[in-house]
Amino acid sequence: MLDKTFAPAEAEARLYKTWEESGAFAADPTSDATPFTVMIPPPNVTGSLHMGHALTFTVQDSLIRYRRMTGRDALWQPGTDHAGIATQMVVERLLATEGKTRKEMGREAFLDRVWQWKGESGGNITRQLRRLGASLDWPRERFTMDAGLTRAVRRIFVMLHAKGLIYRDRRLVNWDPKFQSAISDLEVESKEMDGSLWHLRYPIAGQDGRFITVATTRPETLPGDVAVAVNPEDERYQDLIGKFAILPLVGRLIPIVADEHSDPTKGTGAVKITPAHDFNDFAVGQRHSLPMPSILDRQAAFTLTEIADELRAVPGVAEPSFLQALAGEDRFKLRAAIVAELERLDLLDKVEKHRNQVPHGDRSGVPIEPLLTTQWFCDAATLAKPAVEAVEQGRTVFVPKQWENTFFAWMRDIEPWCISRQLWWGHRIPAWYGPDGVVFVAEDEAGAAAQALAHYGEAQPLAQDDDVLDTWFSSGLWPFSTLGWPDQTPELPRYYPTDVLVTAHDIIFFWVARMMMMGLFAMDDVPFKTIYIHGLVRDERGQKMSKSKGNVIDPLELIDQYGTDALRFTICALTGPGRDVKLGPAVVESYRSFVTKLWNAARFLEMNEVKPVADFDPASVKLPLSRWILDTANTAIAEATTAFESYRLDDYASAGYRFTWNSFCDWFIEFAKPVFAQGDTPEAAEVRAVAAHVLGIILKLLHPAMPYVTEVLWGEFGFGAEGTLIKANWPEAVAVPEAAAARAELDWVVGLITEVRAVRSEMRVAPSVLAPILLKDASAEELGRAARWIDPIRRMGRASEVSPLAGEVPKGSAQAILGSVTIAIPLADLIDLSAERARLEKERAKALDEAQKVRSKLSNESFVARAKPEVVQENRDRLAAFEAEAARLEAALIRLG
RNA sequence: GGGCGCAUAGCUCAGCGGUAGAGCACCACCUUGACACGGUGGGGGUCACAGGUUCAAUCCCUGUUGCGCCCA
Repeated sequence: MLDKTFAPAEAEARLYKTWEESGAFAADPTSDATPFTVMIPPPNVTGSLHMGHALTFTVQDSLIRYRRMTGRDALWQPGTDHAGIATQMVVERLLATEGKTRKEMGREAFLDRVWQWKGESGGNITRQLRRLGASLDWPRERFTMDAGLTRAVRRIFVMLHAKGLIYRDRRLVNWDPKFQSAISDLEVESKEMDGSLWHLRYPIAGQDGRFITVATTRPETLPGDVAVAVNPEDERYQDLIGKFAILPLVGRLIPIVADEHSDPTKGTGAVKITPAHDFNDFAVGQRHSLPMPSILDRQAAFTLTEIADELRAVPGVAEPSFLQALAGEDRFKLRAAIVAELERLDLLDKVEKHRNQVPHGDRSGVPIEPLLTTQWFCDAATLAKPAVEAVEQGRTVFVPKQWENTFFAWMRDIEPWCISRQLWWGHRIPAWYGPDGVVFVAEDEAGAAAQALAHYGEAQPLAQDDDVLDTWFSSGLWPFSTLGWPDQTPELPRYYPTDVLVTAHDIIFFWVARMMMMGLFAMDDVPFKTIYIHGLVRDERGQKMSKSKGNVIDPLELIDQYGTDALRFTICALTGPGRDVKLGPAVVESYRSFVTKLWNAARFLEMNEVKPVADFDPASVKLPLSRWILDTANTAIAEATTAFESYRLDDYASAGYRFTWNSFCDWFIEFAKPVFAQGDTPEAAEVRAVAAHVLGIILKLLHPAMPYVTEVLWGEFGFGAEGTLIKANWPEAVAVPEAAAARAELDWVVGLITEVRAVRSEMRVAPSVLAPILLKDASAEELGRAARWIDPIRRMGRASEVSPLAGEVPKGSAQAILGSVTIAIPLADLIDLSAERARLEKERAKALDEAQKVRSKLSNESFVARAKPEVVQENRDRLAAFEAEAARLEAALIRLG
């Protein structure tokens, strides 16, 4: 016997274990079934489950469970990525509490410590995914730092290098002074800040008393200036182009150059050029073959190393000792000191308030410093071409399609990808340097040594590159490295290309772009056929969830409170295409009601001895009720299936919800109650068998979204052992004999009950008062229906009797119109005649109003001539129906007196 | 500045060339044989604005306004 209420916590723990231990989540490479593969976009190993994860993994799990039920060999590949910077940060913070630092420990000891941490805490998110009910193939779990995946990384690196698609270069990179590492463009976020625009006066060489005033937001980079640029069209500065300015504080002469980069409408129209510390200036420097001295070091502190020889004393403009004294100062102190000194020298013209975009490291939170360093780069532009083509040709399809524009925009304009990171935790770059700096790229040291031997003619000591690769480099290989590549495993051709990647649009540049490039390069085929982009999670008010706003909702708390099924169903119901998901406890609570509703319906059926009938054949049922609910179930199956096929989880959820609640519970069960009460009649036996069959369909339909409660009921009713619903077949529609007739009959009965209820409710007749229902002008067929459904009509329509009305409608009856039938409910002493009159008049007005609308449409000659004939006919029918209804209401009013 | 998206009931959102929908919230009634996490009924909308196409526009097109996001 089912408990009074469903207890999610207990069921969830038990069932997940059952599924996992029975191998229900496992893919089977040896099966004949068509594979269906979803690669989990691996969460950071440092991560813990947040609502965004809950959303994306619920979607993925629902898709996987659906496909598994349709008979596909489903592989949902789990794992985590090693999250270079994030993990190194976590462990360094841990070390700090012990009073240790990474540098003291040394690289090897530190890495041992990271692995130790990973062993202890790295499984956090994968444990939490289990609580979501995620049916991942756990024995296949991978980690981007696994030996196999590491081998894949090295192999790809060597392959790309051999083709010239990986190379070393000295370029400006986004440098994070806190981590002291390069980071990618995507890890930089612009923040609008209150800053200043300093107007600095640079003396013109040889023209005493003349200055050119440059406007800058970064006065501290002045020692690295190599030119002043003005727009070639700017008339104010024509005579200065080609002349030299004296760089204040430094004393060096710098040319005044003409360059489009300078915008005459901004500031003074003259800008200082510091190629080593600004991306735009770098480009100007290249165009004009300017030197590129760096004046900030890796900690973003002032260094004179590259400009020491150029300091010159110029009276009133530059005094070498000033800058020399500032060596080692950080960039913020440097700025203050330089501005103060310029002011003292009367070289500061003015300071304006200025809002500007300042790049910040998204993890460190500190301003990024463009820095000129030698790094490893990947030729993303070349790799992006086949990826763009694949999407253009439809070999990979975005759902919804519009996201391909975002993808194209990024991929067609992609910059060289800086793949080296000055970290310790990650895949160390497989490059070794000889004593003279010659580089040997190989999968291992032995390979490099062999190359070195060939190059030098004798053994030479080699030193491996200290840097590691960007985490995304290894994540980009995930769709094939997890399947064993570069080994030719049975899994590789079977599960690659994968079927669908599920993610949010903010990851298109990361996941999608990287995996497409790497997949096409290594496998010569796309990594996924479909990319399903869902919305982002927001709070109930539509705000982005963030720790600083304090509006973060912990999915595990929602699960504790309402159960996993309620959370999952809510997510499915709200995940429309191209819409963000606004989620809070209230909406989860309301969908928990649905879980409870299903539970209670099942409990009622159980109490009425409904159980699955082994050889039940839906095509053999005789009763209209049976035929009707089976037919309605067919529709629900079709809707749910179509919704899944088009990634419309909201439609899927609503189809399941409506069928279960509004068809099965609201009408079928209510109609079945009197039948059940008959005891052991053949009719009761049929309705019980049908009830069980349809409950089975419901459990199957809802299982992808609500795996636990459906699985419990599946077991309780004996559809199969508990834990086997996950492997059950997705329901299919079966032909129902004479479905149309059953639909017509049930629709009529439902209509009758609804009309009666509405009239009684509006007339404020208490449900405890039973009254006769009299049918005027009913056909023989309709009277037959009324007779067959007498019990439910009595029960649900609070009727003492239902009978045909031969003569006049009794005085004081409430009346309603159902098609050609006038329903009369004699309530002489109970109703307020004026209220009844008002009600009927309102109804009549509504009918007349509708009729008039249709009539005017039909009187439009162009409409009749040009509209589709069936539309015209439809409107003629509607007009007739409204007119008839109005006439019957009119008659009812007259009878009322 | 460029691009994308959104604007429909109090709220959250479906929808779609011809009849405007759901859930929640609201109001009224109801402990009717599972379910008050329930049942029944009800109120509530110039479908942002202005043009255009069409026999017909909430839907298609153009523009405007407002909001959101991404990129520079």
